[in-house]
Amino acid sequence: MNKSFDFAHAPGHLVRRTHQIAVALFMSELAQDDVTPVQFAILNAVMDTPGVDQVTLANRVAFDAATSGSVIGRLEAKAWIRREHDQADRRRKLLWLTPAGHEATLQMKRAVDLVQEKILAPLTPEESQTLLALLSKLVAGHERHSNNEAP
Amino acid sequence: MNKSFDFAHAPGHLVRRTHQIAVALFMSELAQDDVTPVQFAILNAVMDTPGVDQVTLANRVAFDAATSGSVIGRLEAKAWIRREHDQADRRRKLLWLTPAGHEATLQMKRAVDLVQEKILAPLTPEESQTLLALLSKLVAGHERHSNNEAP
DNA sequence: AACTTTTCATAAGTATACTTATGAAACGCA
DNA sequence: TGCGTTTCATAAGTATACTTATGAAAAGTT
Repeated sequence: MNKSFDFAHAPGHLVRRTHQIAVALFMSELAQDDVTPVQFAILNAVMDTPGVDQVTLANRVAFDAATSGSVIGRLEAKAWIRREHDQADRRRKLLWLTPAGHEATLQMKRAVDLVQEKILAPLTPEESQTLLALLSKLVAGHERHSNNEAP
Repeated sequence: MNKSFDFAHAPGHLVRRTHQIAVALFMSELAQDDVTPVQFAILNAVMDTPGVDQVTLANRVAFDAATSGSVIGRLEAKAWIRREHDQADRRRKLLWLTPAGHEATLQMKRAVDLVQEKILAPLTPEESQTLLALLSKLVAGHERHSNNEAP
């Protein structure tokens, strides 16, 4: 009877479902802004540190250069981000928000805050704190590991 | 100074990172099986209930019909799944594992179990239990909601 | 200075994951 | 029974997300 894997209670499945729910809430709440979670993450990071290079930014929001490159391309097409060659290192490209991008990001912030609340809505405040602490510990633990594996 | 959104501690970001880590661990542990988390989920579900239709299966593993259709197409191409028209309802397609698919799924199960452990490795057993319980509650809460919104 | 290695950006290819559109089949009701 | 509605599968289009390959530029080595 227990031939099959207990999928519904597996960490992998629960995390995948939670991520799916989080993205759906984001897209629903920011439907009129025509922006994705990853796009907002990049806009937010560039607002934080104007003039970052793409590699630093990709590390900060945690995805690979190929993906970030194409996402930034779409943000550039929307005229929310400006991309320039670094004069000191001509391989590198540096990023700034355009005035329109700055404006848009500030406006989105409110809705994104609301999304974070909605994600946690089924939990009590204590449970939410616990969940975030555990996820942080989990992520930090794996990050430490992956940084150690190139001797 | 607090113009930007606190990305690193936002639920959305933590969940996205955790999902990313879970998928990476899966792909690494099952590299030689040439299978993805979603493909395994479907194989596992079909092994559980042979002859399911695609809609029921998509609901069980929690994604839309379009995605599940293309994933099943790839599993059919690998000769792991067999697809047949339902004689009673000719719109519907029913799914079975092939002998090779059954064999492959059973073999993968061990590695997938190991992946689930590795995901939780940075946490103590108690913390792991707490995390799974909170994620289950969160997912269940949102599922209840989304089922209620069509009166 | 010439050569090797590394780094960065991007292209190409595959796999989710979603929305919307389309066609086929079944259902519901008058 | 006929016709509008719903359901199912799939195609098309967009957006992550990863790997590998490629070309350009910088860094390091001798």
